[in-house]
Amino acid sequence: MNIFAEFQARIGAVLQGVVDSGRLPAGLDLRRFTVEPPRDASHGDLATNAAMVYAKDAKPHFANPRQLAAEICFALANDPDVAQAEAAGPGFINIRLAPKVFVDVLRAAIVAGADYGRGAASGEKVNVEYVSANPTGPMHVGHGRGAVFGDALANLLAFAGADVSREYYVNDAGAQVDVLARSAFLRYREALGEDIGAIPEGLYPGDYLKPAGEALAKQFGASLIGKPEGDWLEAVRAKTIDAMMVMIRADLAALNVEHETFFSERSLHEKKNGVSEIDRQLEDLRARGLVYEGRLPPPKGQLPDDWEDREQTLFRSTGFGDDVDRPLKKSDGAYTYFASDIAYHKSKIDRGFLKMIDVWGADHGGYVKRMNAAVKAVSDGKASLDVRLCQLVRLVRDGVEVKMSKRGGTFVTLREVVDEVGLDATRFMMLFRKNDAMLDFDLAKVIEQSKDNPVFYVQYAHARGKSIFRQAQTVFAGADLSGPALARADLALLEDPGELELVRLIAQYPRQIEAAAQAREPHRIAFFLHDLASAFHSHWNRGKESPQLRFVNEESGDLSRARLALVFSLTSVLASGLSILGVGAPSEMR
RNA sequence: GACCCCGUAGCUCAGUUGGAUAGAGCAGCCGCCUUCUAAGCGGCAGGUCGCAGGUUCGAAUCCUGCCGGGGUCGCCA
Repeated sequence: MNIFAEFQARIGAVLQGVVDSGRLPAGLDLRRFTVEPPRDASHGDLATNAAMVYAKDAKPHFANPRQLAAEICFALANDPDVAQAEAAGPGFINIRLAPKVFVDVLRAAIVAGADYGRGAASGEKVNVEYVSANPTGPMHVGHGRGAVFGDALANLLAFAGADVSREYYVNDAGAQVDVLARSAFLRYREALGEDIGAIPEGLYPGDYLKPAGEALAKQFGASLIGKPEGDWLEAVRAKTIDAMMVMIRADLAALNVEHETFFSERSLHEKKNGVSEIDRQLEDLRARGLVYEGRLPPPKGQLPDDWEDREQTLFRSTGFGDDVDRPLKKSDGAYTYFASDIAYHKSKIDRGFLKMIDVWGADHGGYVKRMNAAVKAVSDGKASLDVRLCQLVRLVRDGVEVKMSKRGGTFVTLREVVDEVGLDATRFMMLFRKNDAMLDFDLAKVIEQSKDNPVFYVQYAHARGKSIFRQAQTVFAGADLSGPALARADLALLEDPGELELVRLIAQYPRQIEAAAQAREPHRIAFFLHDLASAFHSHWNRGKESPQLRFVNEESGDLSRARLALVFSLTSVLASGLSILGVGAPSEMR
């Protein structure tokens, strides 16, 4: 039950009535106004700007917004759920709801339990692609942010009602993975007892390839030694990529991140009857005049020293909002990454995803326009792509940046961070920030078990709720404190302003879910939970000064039941929100 | 030179898709442990929302131009 959506509909009906009476023109979009919690709680429970939005259209019949507001208020006064409706300020309508409404909301929340706030299944298929880190080494903290963001976003959209599919694009084609194979081959020779000395420039030096080398030695023995690269590259590459993906998937699992689909870039390059999927898609575009041979103007500013003006295969992305046309083939004749990415997104469309979300690092920002252009071209504008960029993460310890260098051996992997600070802290901190803002990740602060740390603040609120139930169970031994039992409590007994504030926040949860999902901003959930936790801690502390406000009241079983119902729902919302973020909701924290 | 993000309290950041007197947390100052967990709570103080225009009933939010910080700019992915 979403009271904001409910009243949006009711006020829409009132406006329709005004239209029917001829005092508003027909054909207006009657959903353009908003119904929100007012910024100032003293204004009531709901506020709408409807009168101001339609004031212009109402001109001859209503001189100003306040007159239209008065008309709407008059109609709303007949609504039994409305205790008071009045025009205020420039034309806002402030609505105070009948206490019964909140009783109903709370009861509905308790009955729904973990499903409270869940959106109706829309059946809309959404593909969320995230992480997609190269299988050439361990992930760093920046990958972690994308992983956590993408995962939480997927959870959020699914909870809001979408049919979500989580996908990882494995970049197992191109020059990088050949370098990987050569690096692994060196480790293979090492595993067979050879002294390989320093790793040559241009190869991956990390120790993480040693196990891969050993695995190769185990499988192939000495049979590859001395053979030309052409004989072993393919096999070594495949084996090593597999090893890297096992490692990456383990790191993701440690972060509680999972994908349903791992899509291989190489599969797009593989020829069937002499034709690859990329060939097919590009020929398709060529037939429509969107792929052509031509020259590109050199980039403005400083010219790359190896710039050569040459004719190349280009995609006409300028026809779809990009700044320049984009190359599809490298100078060696191989396809560019963009070319395979076109075929990849086409594959998503062919698999039925007309809504696609890609989560990328901010360093790929310059790539967004061309990808959007490609999706438009390849789907005839029927599919949509929304690229969410995650800004860089600066790893910090006690306020000092942790300088990272692969060579210097001071490279900090994602796994090391998760092992050090834990999965809950890692996830929450990365989600407690807008995705497009830079993030300082302070290794010291996130484990500091203090008020400085929002993770513990929110988790503790949940634990505190559970703790209250443990206490209640000893005071009212044998009482039925289950959800269904509490839903039958006399909730009208909740009268204290602190309690009502908590109910109001609980009532906002469905709206928060909807808004966060629509904006595709999981951080809103993190901030909402923080607010909810704050209100809860605050009210709990009032029980210090005023023992009669404590949730467990030995004098009155009825009052206690009502308050426990509130705590039940509150705890449930905290657990629900935390599970969307992929963060644990502990029952106690001692 | 072009494009994309960011600029809000001393610091770190929110700001309900254009609403009412711009909010939290740290840091500072003043209070609160006989409690269902002090990993907490209450209070005080702190602001030309980078600058200048524009759009309208109304702008931190939208548009334009500057200033400052970051990122990117065929042949990496």
